[in-house]
Amino acid sequence: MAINVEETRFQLQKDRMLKAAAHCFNEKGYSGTSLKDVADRLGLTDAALYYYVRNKEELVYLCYLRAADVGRDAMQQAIASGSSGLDKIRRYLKKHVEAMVGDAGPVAIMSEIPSLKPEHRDTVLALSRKHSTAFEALIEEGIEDGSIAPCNVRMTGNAIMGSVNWIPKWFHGDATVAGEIVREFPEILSAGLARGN
Amino acid sequence: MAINVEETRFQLQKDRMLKAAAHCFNEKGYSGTSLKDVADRLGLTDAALYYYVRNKEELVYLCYLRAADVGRDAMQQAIASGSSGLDKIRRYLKKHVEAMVGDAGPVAIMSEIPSLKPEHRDTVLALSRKHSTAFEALIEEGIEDGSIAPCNVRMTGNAIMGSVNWIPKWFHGDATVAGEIVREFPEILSAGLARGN
DNA sequence: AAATAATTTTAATGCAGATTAAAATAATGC
DNA sequence: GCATTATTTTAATCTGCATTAAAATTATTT
Repeated sequence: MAINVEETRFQLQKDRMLKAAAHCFNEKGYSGTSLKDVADRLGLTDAALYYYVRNKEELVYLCYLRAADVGRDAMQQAIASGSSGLDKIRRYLKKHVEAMVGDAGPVAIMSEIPSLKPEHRDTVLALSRKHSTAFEALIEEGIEDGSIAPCNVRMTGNAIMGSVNWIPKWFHGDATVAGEIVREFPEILSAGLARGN
Repeated sequence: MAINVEETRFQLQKDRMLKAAAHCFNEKGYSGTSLKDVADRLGLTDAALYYYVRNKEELVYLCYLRAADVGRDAMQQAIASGSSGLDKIRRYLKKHVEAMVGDAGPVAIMSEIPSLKPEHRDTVLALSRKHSTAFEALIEEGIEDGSIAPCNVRMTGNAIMGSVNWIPKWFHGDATVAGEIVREFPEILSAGLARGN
């Protein structure tokens, strides 16, 4: 027997559920999304979701964990493969944005972190900070290796990450637009960084 | 009698209420904010809010109208006073960001547009599109007058506006940070636009 | 194919928080 | 100070969902 080449039915369904939930939350807002809305997208009944998740709060939490994963993966790959700080940032942006508008998506916008219960909130915030810190480290690396012009690292990081985080607000699955985002965003967002030589 | 030099008590209270609501929504999320939370910030009881507003949906709606106003004002002033396209964009960014982190704030993040009733939703979406269009027009103007390098106008607009819209997610009223934002953001966000001469 | 386990549904229940009506208090005009 | 109007509170109600428990169905195992 292969060691989970084929994920368990349970995990697969749970994944589908998280994507459906992320889609609903982004599209209809958190309060505007009932469990029935999510269930409908899956051809299930609302009560069925409780087989996969303890409650709505946990559903949101897992959506946010997934969103954090997507960012972390992109970051790791970029760090592993890039050369200069600027190059790593470009690769990271490409990977992250690709994931967000591609098959890993939809990625939930973290609009309701404060509604999470303390333990979950802390976990998500920690992941979130970790990611910001990693990104800022790339900027600093770029400044040191000369690929990036000196700048306010914290603010620059906030600016760029804001753009990325906001994408799900206006991207709604159109494949043409997805292509455009992947092509344009990394360049647009890193254009201001490069050191003018 | 002066013509409303002193706003009516009603209007003033209503304004305070909208700011309190925006604060809560940004801080605690929409679903995490009860009318009691908003009322508490005003030293009132939840029921008192109904003197100013028909229901919670209208409260959100008015917050979003205020947010749209802030953007529109900044845009109008920038268009009136700027020279080149790039200059207007810089002025607009400065004004808008200043307003967001200053006395006009807190400005509500429009996370729950889909929860608005159709009429309100349409109004807000229309204002939102209008603002995006105006911003894109500035980019085009800049490309034509040579102050901005040719680019994908739509995507560039989305990128920059995303950064701005996301600010309330991480800015929580710290005056020092407010100063930093006002000083840095316009420059950071427009750095990638300028035509390299 | 019977038995067991996994998944989903049906049918209630429960409750937080929005909403309302009437009463109480505070402000304003005369 | 009295009457009127504006604002807020108290005290219920109302309700949409989230949630739960038990039954029904579907899949798996032996």
